[in-house]
Amino acid sequence: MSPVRVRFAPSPTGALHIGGIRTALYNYLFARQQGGTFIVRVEDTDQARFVPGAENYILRSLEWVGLIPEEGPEQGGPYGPYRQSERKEIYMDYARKLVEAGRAYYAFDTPEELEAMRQRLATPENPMPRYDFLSRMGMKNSLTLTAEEMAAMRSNGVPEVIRLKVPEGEKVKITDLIRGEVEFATQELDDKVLMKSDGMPTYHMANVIDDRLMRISHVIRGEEWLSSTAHHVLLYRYFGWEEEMPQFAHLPLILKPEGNGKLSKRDGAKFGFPVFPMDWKPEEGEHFEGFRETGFLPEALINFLVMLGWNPGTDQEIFNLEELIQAFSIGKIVKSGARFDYQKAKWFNAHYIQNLKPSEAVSLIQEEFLKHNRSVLSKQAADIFDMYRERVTLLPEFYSSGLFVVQAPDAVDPDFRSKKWKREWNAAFLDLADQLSCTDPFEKESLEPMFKNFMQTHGLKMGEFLPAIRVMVSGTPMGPDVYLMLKAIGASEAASRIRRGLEMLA
RNA sequence: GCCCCGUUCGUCUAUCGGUUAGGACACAAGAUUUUCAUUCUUGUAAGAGGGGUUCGACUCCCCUACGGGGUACCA
Repeated sequence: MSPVRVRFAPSPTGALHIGGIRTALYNYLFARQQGGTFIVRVEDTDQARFVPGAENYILRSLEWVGLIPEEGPEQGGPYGPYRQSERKEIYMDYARKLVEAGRAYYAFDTPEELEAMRQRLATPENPMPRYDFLSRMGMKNSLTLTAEEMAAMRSNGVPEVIRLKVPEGEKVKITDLIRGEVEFATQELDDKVLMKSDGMPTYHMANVIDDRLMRISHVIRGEEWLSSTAHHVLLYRYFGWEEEMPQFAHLPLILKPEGNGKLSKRDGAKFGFPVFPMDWKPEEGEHFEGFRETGFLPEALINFLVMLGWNPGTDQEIFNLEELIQAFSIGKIVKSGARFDYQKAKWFNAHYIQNLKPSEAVSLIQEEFLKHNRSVLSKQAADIFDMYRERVTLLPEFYSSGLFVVQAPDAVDPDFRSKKWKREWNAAFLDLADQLSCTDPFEKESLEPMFKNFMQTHGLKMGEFLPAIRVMVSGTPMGPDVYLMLKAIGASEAASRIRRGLEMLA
């Protein structure tokens, strides 16, 4: 068996959405598990759709979720370069060999002529005629033109491409690791363009050549490629590589949460959730929010994505990367498309937040505050984590919930003020503030008996007293344990907030 | 239109001919909690339809329906 080498091959035509992340993840897991190599190859053969910054975005996104390639445009490797635009010369040689072998040909049809052919041949039964064995002899190509005619076209600068000469009446069988045997009849296949008129290869050409040259053993990619795999097999065959051709695994697609079709970048805005790993802010065009900025942990995103279309066959749902490497198998990838479920994604995130190490949580919370130009001491961040670890779904909630620790509320809950607060409690609470300011140590153990005593002497119930304290400390009657809240702000601050709160409640 | 792939609770899925069709999210109820949340317990909820094959089909085969992908000098 040749060594396992897999590649993730994104095209820098925009931000990579989570479907791409999932494809990269499955490739990565397979490589790690098999002791193989995970490669990133940038497929930038479309000059017209090239988006500046997209490649960097993709690479940084992979980095954020922890999928670092061993070989790629940034780390190099023995089979580089790993950007197809930098491999441009390679492809034309191979394409010419195919022409010499009679398996491909030059074509000189303009876009207008192609359109005219489709118009001319279209019938109600066949609305999309192809450039294929049926139509190619009526077109301008090296099969129909004389050498003189071709020379004339070349000197006149007529655009020239190389097309694959797909035979008639043959079968192409593919063994897909996920779907099993899939068969295509070659008369259904068109004469795909291999080399474009700008000298760049198409996806099909570059893909086959590079997978071969980079010794790729398994091609794990989205289902949208299944149909064109027949063309790829033909290429391997004509180059004489069919015996050592990589194995294929075509992944099910991620579908919209509701309605029809696959998940698209617009769905994020439409349904109110991210579809990109990180914020995507191109120089022109729309901006999109990412999972990272929404407050997801990369581990949670990975765990959510891996379960969208794969399962271990057991009831276990929570996996870290190491466990996934152990448990993963291509055979357990599901065949049908999976709907994106944002609720489930949030559930995973809440789980990972709860299980954060305190030290990690502290720095994440400090980062959240920094985004609002505020700082919290690590002691304060630790207190915030204690109070909210089980109540937070998205990281930014640590800021909105925990802000009271560093900033006194400037208003009190109006509902509480009008419906629950009794003015006759005023003097008692003022008294409590004085007691509080000289309480030491300022812990639940010392506070609790004192509060019990206070409630008893003033005839207050827990359900009246504790919400009142919470309102004075944080502005709202609901929230975490009051003792933790008080401890987080300290004795003197607690006393002053009660005094201030009483003014606002009056 | 044609080609290819698919179809189990609302959603993600388990089951690889014999199960009370299991788990998770969501939802509902109850318990715990000073409140909210967490946590725990319980509950509602599924094999697209029709034919076969078989002693026996969710599972295998065929047809239909539906969904997805492809049908570009885009990937």
